[in-house]
Amino acid sequence: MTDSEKPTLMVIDGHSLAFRAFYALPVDSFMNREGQHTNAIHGFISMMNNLLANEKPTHLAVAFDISRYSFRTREYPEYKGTRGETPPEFVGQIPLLEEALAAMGIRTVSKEDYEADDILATLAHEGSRQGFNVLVVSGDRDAIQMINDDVTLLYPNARGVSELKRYDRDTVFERYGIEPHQYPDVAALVGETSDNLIGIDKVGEKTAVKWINQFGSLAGVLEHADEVGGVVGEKLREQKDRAIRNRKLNHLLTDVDLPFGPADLERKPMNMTAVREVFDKLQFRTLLERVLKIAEAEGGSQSDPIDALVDGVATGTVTPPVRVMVDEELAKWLDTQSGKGTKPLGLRVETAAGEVTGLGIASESDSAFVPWEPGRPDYVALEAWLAGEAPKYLHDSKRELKSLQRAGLALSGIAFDTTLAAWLLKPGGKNEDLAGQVYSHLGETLPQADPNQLVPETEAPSPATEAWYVLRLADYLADKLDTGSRKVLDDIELPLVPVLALMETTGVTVNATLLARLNASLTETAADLASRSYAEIGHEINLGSPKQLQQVLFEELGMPKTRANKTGFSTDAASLADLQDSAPHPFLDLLLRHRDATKLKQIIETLERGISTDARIHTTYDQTGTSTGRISSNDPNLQNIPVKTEVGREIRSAFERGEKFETLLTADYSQIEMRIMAHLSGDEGLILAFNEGEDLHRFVGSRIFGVEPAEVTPIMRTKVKAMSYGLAYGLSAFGLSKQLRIETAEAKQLMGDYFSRFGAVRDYLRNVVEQARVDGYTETIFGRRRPFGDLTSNNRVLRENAERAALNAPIQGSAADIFKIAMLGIADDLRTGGLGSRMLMQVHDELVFEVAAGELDALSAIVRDRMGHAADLRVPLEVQIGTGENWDQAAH
DNA sequence: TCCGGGACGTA
DNA sequence: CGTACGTCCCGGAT
Repeated sequence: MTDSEKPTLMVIDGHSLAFRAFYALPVDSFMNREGQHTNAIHGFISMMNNLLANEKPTHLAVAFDISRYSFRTREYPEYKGTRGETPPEFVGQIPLLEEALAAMGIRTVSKEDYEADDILATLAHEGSRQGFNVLVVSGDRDAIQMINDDVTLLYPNARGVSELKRYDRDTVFERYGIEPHQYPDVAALVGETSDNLIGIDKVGEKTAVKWINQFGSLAGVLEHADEVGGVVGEKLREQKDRAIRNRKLNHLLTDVDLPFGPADLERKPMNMTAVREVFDKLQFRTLLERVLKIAEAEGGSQSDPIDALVDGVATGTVTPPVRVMVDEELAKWLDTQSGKGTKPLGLRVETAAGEVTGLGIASESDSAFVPWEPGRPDYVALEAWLAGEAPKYLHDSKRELKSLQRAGLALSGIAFDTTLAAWLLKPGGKNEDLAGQVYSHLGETLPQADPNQLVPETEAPSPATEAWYVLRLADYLADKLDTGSRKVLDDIELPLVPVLALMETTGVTVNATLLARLNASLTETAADLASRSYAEIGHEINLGSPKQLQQVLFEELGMPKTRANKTGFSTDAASLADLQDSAPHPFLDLLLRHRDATKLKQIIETLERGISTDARIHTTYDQTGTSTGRISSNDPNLQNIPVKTEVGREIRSAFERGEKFETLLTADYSQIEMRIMAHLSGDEGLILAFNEGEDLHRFVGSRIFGVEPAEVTPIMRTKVKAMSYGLAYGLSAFGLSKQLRIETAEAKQLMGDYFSRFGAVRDYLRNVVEQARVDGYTETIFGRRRPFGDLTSNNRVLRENAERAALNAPIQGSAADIFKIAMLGIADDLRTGGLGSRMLMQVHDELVFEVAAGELDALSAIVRDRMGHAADLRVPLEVQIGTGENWDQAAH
C-alpha cells in the first residue's frame, strides 16, 4: 500500500489550538449579537476549514482537556502552574466550538484525568500501527515526540493558527538535530517554561542536544553525568532529579483507554441545517460559505445530506403516489376523506407569481393534486370543502389563506399550522419553509427546484406530496407540544390566523397628500439644519454617517469620548446629550434636530412606498415574529409609527378613516404589563392601587416618598413611572440613574424604597428567574412557553441577558396572550353581529378600528367588553377608547 | 450587491 | 448596566 492509498487520520488538540486562535485574533472584533465572544471559535473553524480542504482527512477527531487538572497535576501540583486564570472571554467559547464541530460532523473527545495530548498520542500510536497516515495538529511542543514515519505534526507558527508548519522526522532533525522520540529527553533537560517545568540550570537547547547525541538518551546522560565537566556538569549532577521529573511529566501516554479506535473516527457528513444554525448564531457568514463549499466538495462521492438534496427524498420514505384529480373523482374523494370521524387532511397551495395554480391535498395514504383554473364549475365540492369546517393541516396557513382568498376561495377549518407549532416550540428560532422543516424535524429532504436554473435539474415536489409532508410534520410537532402550548395553539394562535389575514387585506387608509406635504416640509427643515451644521464645523460631511461624525466630534472638535462601540465611540442621542453638558457646542443640537427630521422623512417615505392602489396600506403581521408571543408587523411596520413628538403625530394624522366609514376608533389597555405584574406577584399594595382606580404612579409615589397622593410632585411621578416600567425589563440601579440622569445612589435608594413597599414584586421577579433556571423555560398565564438555555451559562454577559429576558417574558407574553384573546372575541362579535366596522391595526396594546355608520356605540361596547374581560385577573383590565377622523385625533 | 452595525421609531 | 421588535443608512467586503 502506498502512502497515497492509506487513509488519513487527523487528530487535533482542541484547547491548545483554540487558545492560540484566541490570542491571534482581536477579542473585541469577534462578538455575536448576544455579546458572546467568538474569536477563538472563528480562528479555530477557519483553521479547520483549511485542514479539511488541504489535507482531506478520512478520519478525524478533536481532543479537549476536560479541566486543567490531570494525573500530572496530582503527581506534580506545580505542573502548568505558571498559567494564569483562563481569560473569561475564552472559557465560554469552548462549548460553542464543540457545538459547531458537532454540526460539522467532527467528533470531539476528552477523558477525565488525561490531557488532550495523551489522547492524541494514543490515537496517533494506534493509527500508525493500523496503517493510517497520521496528522497530529497541536500547539504543544511535547507533541513532537509522536512524530515517526507515519506521523506528521502540524504546528502553528508564531502568528497564530492560520499557517501550520509541517514537522516530520527530517524537519525535526534539521531543526533540533535529534530524532523526534528524543525530543522529550532534550526538553526534560532544558525545561519547559509554559508547563512550569524548570530544567537544569545553564543547560539550553544546544547543550541538551549535544549531550543526547553523545549519550543517546536522557538515561545515558544521567548514567554518564560524572563525565561531564565544568559548571554545567556540576549542575547536572546536582539537579538531575529535575530532569527525571520533567521526563516523567512530558512523556505522553500512548495507551489511554478509549472507547473507540482510529477506524471509528471516519468522517461523518455535515449536518447542514445544524451548521447553518450554529454559524448563524455565531454570525460567521464568510466561514459558513467556506464550510458549505467544503461540504459540497466532500459530498461529491458519498451519500450525505448534500447529495440527498439533489437525489430527492431520502431512501426509506415512501410518499403516496400523486393522483391528479378533478371533477367527480375529486368530489367523491373529498367526500370519503372528510366525512364524520375521518382524519384531517394536509393542504398545500401552489402559486406562480402570486396566482394559485393548484392545490395539494393529502391523507396519510393518499395524495391528490388539483390543478386550479378559476371559474371551473366542477370545483363546487372543493370550494365547499375549503370553506367548510373540515379540519385542514397547513404550513404557514395565513399565507395560504391569503393566496386562496386572492383566487376567490374561502378557507376555514385551519386545525394545525406547522409554522405556528414550530414557533411555539422554539419561539426564538428562525422560520423555516416547508422543506426546511422536513429536513430539520423529519431528517428527510424535499427536492427543491433551483430557481436559478431555467431547466431545473431537480423537479419540485408536487403540492400533493408537500401536503402529505405537512401531515407528517403536524404529527411530529403535535407530539412535541406540551398541553399548555397546545392550548395556546388551538385556542389563541390558530383562531387568530383568519383575524390577522382579514386585517391585512383590509388595510388602512393613508392620506398620501398629507404625507407628501409633510415630507416636503421636512426636506426643507433637514436641508436648513444640514447647512447650519456645516457652518458650525466649517465643512460638509454626511450627517448620517456615524464614522464621519466621530471624526468631527472627537478629533476636530476634541470632545470627550463617549460610550465605546464596535466602530469607535457612540454618537447616539443619549451620548450627544451628555456631550451637550460636558462640551456644549451648537453643532450638537443642530445634529440632533437633523437626525430627527431625516428619521421622520424616512418613515414617511417608507409609508408612501407601502400605499397600495386602494390608497390603503396593507401591512403583514408576523405571527411568529417574536420570542415572547407578541405579533410583529412589517412591509411596512405599522407598529412603530411616531407618536411622541408633535411632528411625529402629524404622521399619525395621515392614517384616516375609510371614505364610507364614520370615524376611527382606538382602544388600548392602560398599564397592562403593570397589572399583570400585580396579578402574578400578588402584591397586595399594587393590587390595591389598581382596584382603587387611582393614578398608579401617584399611588406608588405616595407610598415610596411617604407623602399624600396629592403631594406627589411631577418629578416624583416621573421617577416612579420610569422605575415601575423598568422593573419588568430587569432595570438596574445604574440603568435607572442613567435614564433619569440622577446619581446612582439616588437610584439605588429609589429602588430600595420601592421594593420595601412592594416586596412581593421583587420576590416574584426573583422567583421567575429561579424557576426558569430549574425548568429551562418561562410560562405565561395561558401556558405559552419560552425556553432559556443561557440562565446557567458561565458567561456572565449571556447569563445576565437571559435573566432579564426571562423575567420579562411572562409579563410581556401574558399581555400578548390577553390581547390576542381580546382580538378573537372582538372579531367574533363583529362577525356574528354582522357589523360593518373593521379591525385595522394592532400595536401591541392598542387596536384601531374603522367604525361603520351608526355602529359607534355597538362597537365601543363590544371592544370594551371583550378587552375588559379577556382575562380574569386580580386587578381590573382598564380599557381606554377614543374616536376621531384620524389616528392622531382618535388617540386620547 | 450583500451584510453587519449604528441609530431610532414603537409598545 | 432595560424587554420586545423592523427599517433606514453607511461603509466595508464581495
